[in-house]
Amino acid sequence: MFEILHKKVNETITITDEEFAYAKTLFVPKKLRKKRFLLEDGEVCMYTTFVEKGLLRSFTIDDKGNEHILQFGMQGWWVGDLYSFLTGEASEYNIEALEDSELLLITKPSWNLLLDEVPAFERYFRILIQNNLIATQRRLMCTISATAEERYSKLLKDFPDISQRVPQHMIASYIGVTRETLSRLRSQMISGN
Amino acid sequence: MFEILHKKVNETITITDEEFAYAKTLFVPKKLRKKRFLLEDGEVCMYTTFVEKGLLRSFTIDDKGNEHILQFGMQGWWVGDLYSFLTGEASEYNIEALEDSELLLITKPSWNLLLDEVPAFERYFRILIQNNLIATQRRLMCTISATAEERYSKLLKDFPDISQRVPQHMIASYIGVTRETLSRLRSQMISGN
DNA sequence: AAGATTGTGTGACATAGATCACCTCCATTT
DNA sequence: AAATGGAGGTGATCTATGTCACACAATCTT
Repeated sequence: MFEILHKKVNETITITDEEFAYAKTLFVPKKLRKKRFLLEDGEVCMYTTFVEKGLLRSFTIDDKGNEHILQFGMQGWWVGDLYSFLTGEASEYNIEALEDSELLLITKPSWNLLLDEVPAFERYFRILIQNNLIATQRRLMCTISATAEERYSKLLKDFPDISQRVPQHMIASYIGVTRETLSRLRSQMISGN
Repeated sequence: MFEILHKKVNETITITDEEFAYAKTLFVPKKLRKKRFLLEDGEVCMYTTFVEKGLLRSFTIDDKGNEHILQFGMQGWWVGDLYSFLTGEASEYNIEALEDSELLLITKPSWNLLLDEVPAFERYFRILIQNNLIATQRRLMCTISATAEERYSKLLKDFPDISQRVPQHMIASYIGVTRETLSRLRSQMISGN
């Protein structure tokens, strides 16, 4: 149940087996079936979550009822609403399993304990968040400056298996267009190349 | 020269005077006059930079010659291209002073030293980057889901003095529209309330 | 098996925002 | 004082994308 987390942590920092064994005691394993929610908007995000297996999405719903996807959480990634988790305020995000998933949850007290007791984990999270920031900045700049088609191509390049695993209307709401626009885009791309 | 940095660091973590005194030895103070560049695209970003005073912007230039602003770096903020800084690859960003500025630069070796020698700084940067990630995710979601007018209003709300300090065409390129569109938006907003 | 739900495609039209062209207003330089 | 360049406003179009409506297939549900 902790294989992927162990592997990921070892890729970024060096820790002893004792330290990792200690870390393991702070996580709560959880299985989440497809279409079930880990977080619904209005709730406080009580956990930060590592995806051992499966696929999730975190998204908001706007006033018109349209969904906007912040993130697909794949194996080896972290999901959660950092802001709500840290401040204890109600979240605006929903997190839903798109496939049957195996998760490792950690509460805020446990997370703080981990950061205090094992400085290497402080570094692990700094690097993790750092990489996430770089990726998010890139996506932001791409969203500001590129066309829908460019954003779609980039997504397929970054996550080649995404279009097999999630329905197109979710991909559309990730790149920030309607499902109709993405559908037309795809047929253009097929015919025009 | 280190007042604001000291204040900001003390707001997030607890460190001793000795630790901060040590940190001070690792930074290089630098004054940068308005319109001068701290980084130009194609160069490697050699420093991560704290803004003690002044205002900078980091931006990219696309194939058509249009500028897209990632960030305004105000007093108390950090600027730089994290990716280029960490990997040593050429940056795609430009960083330019919009006002005469006073900066504190730190090289990668010094930064690593600081993180290794003073664990509290590891935590400081983790929290700093964490807050930056939250803000960037918000801006991304806003860019994906809101209209240009909503994005403009949000910017004014988040940074009330920004419109006095930077020209409108830069605000336009921050929210991801052309200067003409922002200009029309503003006149609509004035007439329509 | 029938009906409901979900995902996708596509036509007709509406609209936000881009593009291009030109103008005015200021501040800076010479 | 004249000349230059940057900033911003505005009209006339053009275009990408959104909206609404309907069709159809593939799954789920009862």
